[in-house]
Amino acid sequence: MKLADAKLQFIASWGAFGTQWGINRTMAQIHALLLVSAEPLNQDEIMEQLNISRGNTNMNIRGLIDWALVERVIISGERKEYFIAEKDIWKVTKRIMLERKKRELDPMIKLVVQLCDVEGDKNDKDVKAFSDTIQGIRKVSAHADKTLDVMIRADENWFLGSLMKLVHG
Amino acid sequence: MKLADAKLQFIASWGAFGTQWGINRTMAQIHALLLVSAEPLNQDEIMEQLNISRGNTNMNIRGLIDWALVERVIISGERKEYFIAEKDIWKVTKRIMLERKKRELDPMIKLVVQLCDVEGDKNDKDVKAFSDTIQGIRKVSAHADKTLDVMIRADENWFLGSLMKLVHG
DNA sequence: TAATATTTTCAATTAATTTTGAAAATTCAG
DNA sequence: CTGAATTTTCAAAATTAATTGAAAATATTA
Repeated sequence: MKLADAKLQFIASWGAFGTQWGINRTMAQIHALLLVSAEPLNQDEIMEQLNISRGNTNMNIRGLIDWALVERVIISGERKEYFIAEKDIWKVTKRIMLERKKRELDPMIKLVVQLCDVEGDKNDKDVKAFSDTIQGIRKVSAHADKTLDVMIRADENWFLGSLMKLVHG
Repeated sequence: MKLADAKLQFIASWGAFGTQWGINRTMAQIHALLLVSAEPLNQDEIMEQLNISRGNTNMNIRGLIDWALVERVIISGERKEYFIAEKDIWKVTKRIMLERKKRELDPMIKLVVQLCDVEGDKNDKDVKAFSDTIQGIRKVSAHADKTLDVMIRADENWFLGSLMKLVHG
């Protein structure tokens, strides 16, 4: 397969994946483009390669910077801003885990803590059904919270090596 | 807090979370309602409690059954179908992990395997940038695949206990 | 500072997704 | 079988999200 075709397919597929994990198509496509570019790109180059408007490009680059997946780089002698993606995929994975934890898990923990005691007879089946579910979510989400903290702090080799040992020994 | 209010807040919040992880609001709300119900509910009861149409209710119950988060139950003497949610939150978590792995990780692995060799000089910086990124994704996604398999197969206590030992020892 | 290049914003448009509700299909009791 | 109850489907409507493009803001150069 030719490089140009492979790039196009990668960008298209990464864009489709993005929509599944709550990132919009354009943001994921810009990310993909930068991931496979040897050199930093500026806004105009991104617009042209992906056929998207200036506003869209700008907003989604900012989004990627917020997720810490992309950063601005200064090229001396150039007036325009250039952008480059973090290429270490394990770092990318950890940043996405961190961001999603912040947006999804942390609010859920806050919710169940807040709902964990309701008025009423603990033997009433409705009260019990509610409390049991909330307690279950509380327990599992607290575990997930710890687990993710460890994974996010971990070095790839350390973590995966240990996990594999865990699995096979 | 009163049970009725707590239920309403749980349903509303769970619905909002759902939209973040790619499940639509209604599906997440039906799931929430069933999670905190002591008894099985039928379609009409769900429609009434959540103020949603029959078609919407039906489609989303089916969706939950596809995800194996809800199942039909027969109540003898009743003509209508009743529904009940899996209440073991660790099982729920594993089913969601399994489903998302199937929909998100497996296709990604397929993609990078397909793109992993491109024509051209391995020393060309553009070819190299592309291959390095694809290889990186390949490596991390293969590890993630194994890790998730282990977690999904694992018993909660075994897995989390071992992981905690790993962290603290 | 003025002129120009570049980035950012945001109201209006377009596209994608969700929801409705009524009709069709199915199931079940007699 | 027949008819009523129940479930399912799906085209149309409503809602929500993404995108455009031009104007405003900001930064840079001379």
